[in-house]
Amino acid sequence: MKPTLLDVAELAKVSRTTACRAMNNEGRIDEETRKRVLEAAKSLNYQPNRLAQSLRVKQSFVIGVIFSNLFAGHFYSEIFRGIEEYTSGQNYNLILGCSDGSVEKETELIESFQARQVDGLIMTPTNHMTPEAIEILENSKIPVVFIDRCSADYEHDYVGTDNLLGGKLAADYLKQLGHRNIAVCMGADAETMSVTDRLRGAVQVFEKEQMHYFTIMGKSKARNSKEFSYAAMLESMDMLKSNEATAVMAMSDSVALGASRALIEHGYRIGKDIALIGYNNDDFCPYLTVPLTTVGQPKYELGERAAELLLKKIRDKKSKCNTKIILKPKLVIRQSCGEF
Amino acid sequence: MKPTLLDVAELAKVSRTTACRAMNNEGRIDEETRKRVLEAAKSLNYQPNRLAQSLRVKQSFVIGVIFSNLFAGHFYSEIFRGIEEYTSGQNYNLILGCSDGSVEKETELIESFQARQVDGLIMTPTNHMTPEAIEILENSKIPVVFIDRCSADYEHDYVGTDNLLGGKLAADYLKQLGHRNIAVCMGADAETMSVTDRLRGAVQVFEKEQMHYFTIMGKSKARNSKEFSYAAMLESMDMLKSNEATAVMAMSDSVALGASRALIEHGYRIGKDIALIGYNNDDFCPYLTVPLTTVGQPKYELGERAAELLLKKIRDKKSKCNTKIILKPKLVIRQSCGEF
DNA sequence: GTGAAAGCGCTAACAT
DNA sequence: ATGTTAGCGCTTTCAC
Repeated sequence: MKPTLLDVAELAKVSRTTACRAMNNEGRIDEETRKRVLEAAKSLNYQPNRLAQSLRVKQSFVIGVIFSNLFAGHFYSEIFRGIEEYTSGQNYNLILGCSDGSVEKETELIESFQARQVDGLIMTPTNHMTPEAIEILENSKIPVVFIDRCSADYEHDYVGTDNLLGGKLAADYLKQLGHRNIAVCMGADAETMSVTDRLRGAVQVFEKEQMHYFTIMGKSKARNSKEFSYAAMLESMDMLKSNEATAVMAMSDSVALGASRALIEHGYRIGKDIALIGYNNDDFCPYLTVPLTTVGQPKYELGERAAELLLKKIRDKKSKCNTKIILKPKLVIRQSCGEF
Repeated sequence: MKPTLLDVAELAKVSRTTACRAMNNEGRIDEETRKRVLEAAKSLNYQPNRLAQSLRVKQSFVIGVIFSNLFAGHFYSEIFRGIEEYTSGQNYNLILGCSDGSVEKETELIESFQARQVDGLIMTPTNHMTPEAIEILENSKIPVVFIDRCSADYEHDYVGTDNLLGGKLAADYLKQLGHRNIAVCMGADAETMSVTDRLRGAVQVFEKEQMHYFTIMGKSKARNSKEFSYAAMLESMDMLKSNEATAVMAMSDSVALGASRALIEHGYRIGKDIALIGYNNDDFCPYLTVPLTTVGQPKYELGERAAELLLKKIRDKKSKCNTKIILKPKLVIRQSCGEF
């Protein structure tokens, strides 16, 4: 049986309380006894039971992370790293779940994490959180920070990048290059707030500059966005030609990669016969045969900032609940839109 | 304040015990009262405190997952998905940490997870787990399953793929294609057991078939294997020429991608001037300009099987501790070694 | 079928 | 500076 604090106390010939104080470096305690307790603990290989601790102090030092999708490039891995490195230094652990885009699973996870008394929650909500799910969140009074996406009609804290600006950046760049006919290629997550914002941003530019554009939206049930956009682009080849599109703007780098494959198979040379721009600046971009021009997001920082904000909220509960941290995307020019 | 079981009991005019029985669908209880309790619970929005439960029953229904690296392509994401989907159906939650290759962090995580009373642990150990870390694991008596990699000298359960075979598969294929001079390109994780096994497998073939080979091993401190192998390959261009290598065998798809970029910049056409084979069958492989031939691993299944094995161990503690589940890799032929 | 009481391992008021 | 006692929210004998 694992040794408990009482075992330590007995070995050190003190009371539980004193042992407890020694373990937690509390004030009023004799240096001598403190050492004795620590030694006893060590010799017994004592390890405090965090469950009991958490129960008692009503603080678990666990934070829940819910992603809606684990495939999406390195995007979530990087965000997770940001969260992990920030929080682990402060003695927190992370409990992770993936809703896989399902509202039911999302709700289950929220409830399950709540039941485990997480101190806070960082999540990318599914496109359409049900009012029910939102109510659960609000009732629970658990601090929540949304990341990357957020739920439209609900007061919340949020960390993300300026997707509207990102869309504009991409569109502007295409405009500068003289493109007038743009194919916008969507991924399976087209309804996501971050994606619709990108599109809105781009469209603002298109309209202002009187550029033509049309969207390519697959309908396959592909399991990842590369496959999805590959199929979509393949189906849209005629459309591309009849519209005389000279550039394709993809809503993510994965989408760009899938689309590029279809383009290549149809004889297009990326960066020469057609321009291609992605989004996210995934790891693979610089290494493609023709390195992908894209709009970069500070993924790691996104996670870090979300963690920082959440911990702040946890510390002073009263902090008002409507902070938005919006980081800036930036254009990363490589060769896929031609060289200049 | 959150309602407790006692609140529910009072509202339903029964004792805590009865309320507890009702919530847990236990036997000896009147159907009437059961319903009454359930209603009371619902009206109070009662949610059992899993911390208290776990403390009492000495089972947390949490399992710890420790990866050594979160960048490595989709490899770990897929594994995680496998674990997550298998365990979440059984009411488990996952607490995830990343050792980032550091033995200290790994040890910290193990201890931290232990303190949280995880029911079991799934981990990819760092290359060189210290005896200390191993001792901690053994003392704790927590069921552990290693995944992908394993620690050499220590009895354990393990789920992985047959990397020796994988290496052979790749080498054999190259041989069949008539290649006699192979450049083997290593990533930053060259000392990893899974990678050394791949190399050993390949070398067995090389020697048997009297093929020549040499290794390319970068020395940069790059943050990902694409960057790492890109730099390495760039530095090794002369070597490649003087050895008249006609094929490069990369220890992972990321490494292949980085290497391919260097090759392309030096005028090589992948699949024509030089053959390139990767490992893992990452998502991006089919979509590259010249789709990458590679050795595929069943990543999702790896996670699933590990979870399955761990839960089995948790259930019957006495099950002997030396199960090895070795899945088979398979060659995935695309175009990067030429077409036939 | 139901309840009283004890206790999981820890911490914190309150005494001394 | 140390100890006594109560209690976090739950489950589980054991008695009725």
